[in-house]
Amino acid sequence: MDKLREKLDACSLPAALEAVGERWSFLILRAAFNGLRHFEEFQSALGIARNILSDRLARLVRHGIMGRAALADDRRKIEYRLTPKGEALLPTMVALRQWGERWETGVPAFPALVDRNELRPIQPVAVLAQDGRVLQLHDLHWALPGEMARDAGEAIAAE
Amino acid sequence: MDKLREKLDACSLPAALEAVGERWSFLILRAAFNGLRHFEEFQSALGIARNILSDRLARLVRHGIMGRAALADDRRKIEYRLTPKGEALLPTMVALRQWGERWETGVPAFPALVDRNELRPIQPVAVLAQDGRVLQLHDLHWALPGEMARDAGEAIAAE
DNA sequence: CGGTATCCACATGGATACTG
DNA sequence: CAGTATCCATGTGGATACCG
Repeated sequence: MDKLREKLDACSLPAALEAVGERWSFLILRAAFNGLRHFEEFQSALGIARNILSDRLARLVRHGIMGRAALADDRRKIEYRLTPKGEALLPTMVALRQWGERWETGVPAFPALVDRNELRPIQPVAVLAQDGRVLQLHDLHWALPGEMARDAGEAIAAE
Repeated sequence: MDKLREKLDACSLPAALEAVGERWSFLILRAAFNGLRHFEEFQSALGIARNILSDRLARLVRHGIMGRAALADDRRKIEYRLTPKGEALLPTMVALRQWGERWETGVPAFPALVDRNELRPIQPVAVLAQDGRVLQLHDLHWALPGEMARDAGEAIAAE
């Protein structure tokens, strides 16, 4: 039980949740992934209250997930865009969307996500071993520094 | 802009968020992935108020993400366990954790997630094309039913 | 256009006590 | 052990008006 507690505390999930673990933040993010960039676009697309939208956008900017910039031609126009850190949430967003399609709505939603080059569906997002095997929960192990295989763990063990 | 609106509405993310898009639900889920199963375990591990915990557990059970069962030997002992639907959130959880490690805490957290067989680190969760290429946001396209490549789209086009 | 300011309703969270 | 009941403080969300 001590060990469990230890595992929980060390996990970085709470840090991630502080940034995006809130309903509106997540929906704004999804809208951003879909290409929305302006305050009014978010507001009308999501139907969110303006004060809340303002607050959430500011929070996302503070966390470095979205960037804020005035357009060159019209200074009053502000653009919110995903930063690299924000774009790095793509696997999370896609995984959650796929889960929703599979287990909540039950059907693949359209528009579907496809590889732009091939116009073919992407793979389901999965947890993969180094050799490419798909791993389930029971295939995973929570390893302390000493427990890991040599080639992978030595950089850390050296600390 | 109409097209954007359309894209947003069809996405299954909101359905997924209704189930797990809330701070405590997510943390309870994480604890469940770490092996916690009893009310008191969750309560003391997370420091959550009992009434809120009660509410969130009930919600997760209603959504079919966790199952609830009395132990055979002691009927007063209740076990909450992840259902298959709940376990299917693994890629989402791992993706978010990895994101947090990379962009929030900056360091790989311990205990680390490893492949149980090899004791080697898992791969970063990514969005993959059919041929295995890692896809970024700009590699993706939101495809309407007609737009997809033959072998993939014909079942749907037949509707 | 992109916000603040204000007000109000309600949800959420924490603490604590009690129960089967 | 696994809750429910109660109370209270604060947070969140919606509506609306206003502003540079």
